Amino acid sequence: MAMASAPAPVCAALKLVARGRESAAVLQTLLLGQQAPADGSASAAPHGLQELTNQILRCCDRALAALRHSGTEEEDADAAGGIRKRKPERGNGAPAASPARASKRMRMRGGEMGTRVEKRATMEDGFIWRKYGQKEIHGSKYPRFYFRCTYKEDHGCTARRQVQRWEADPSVFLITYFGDHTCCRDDDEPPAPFVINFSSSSSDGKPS
DNA sequence: TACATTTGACCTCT
DNA sequence: AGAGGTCAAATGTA
Repeated sequence: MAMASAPAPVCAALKLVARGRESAAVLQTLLLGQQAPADGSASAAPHGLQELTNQILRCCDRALAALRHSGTEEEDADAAGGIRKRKPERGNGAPAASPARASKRMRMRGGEMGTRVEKRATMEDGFIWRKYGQKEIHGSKYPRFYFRCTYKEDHGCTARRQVQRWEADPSVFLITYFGDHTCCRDDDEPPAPFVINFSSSSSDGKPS
């Protein structure tokens, strides 16, 4: 099967859009810093600006997604329309053994290939994620959201992530990544456009 | 109509 | 047994 590698012009466009997205992310972070001073005083950044940066980020994300898709659409032939089909099983139909269920937790615990935790001002990171679950976490004020790559079905991308609000600063998201994006290995740059290092002095964030 | 999100149930691990 | 992670039907939205 053909690998999902975008043609050169698409890759160039991807890079440019990604760069623009980074800038927007930086801008948003700056606004966030103004909005949430350490002592909790009044915000300095108007909400309109934040929404605007959010929009920019969103647009960039869409553009990235569209570019990626345009670079790899050929291989969707077998999907006959690319419809994500559901399997009517759970109810009372045939058991139809699902082998994929066997080792999920184990991968998380033991054999996870790439896990990293990031703090971000936004959930957006340049990839298109699809939410597949949400869970109240014991001892935590905020629920945890579960996402997987939208292209899991199309490209077999195994990337997943968990997003949870940071209790110390609810405007910041703690994002834990599992697996790697195989849906777009476009170039040498890693798909981590912008990482906010909020832990300036303390030593959290990375379990060293 | 097609796709994403919501949400309760189920499964596995500790 | 409880917590966390995932599935998938139901529902919402463009």
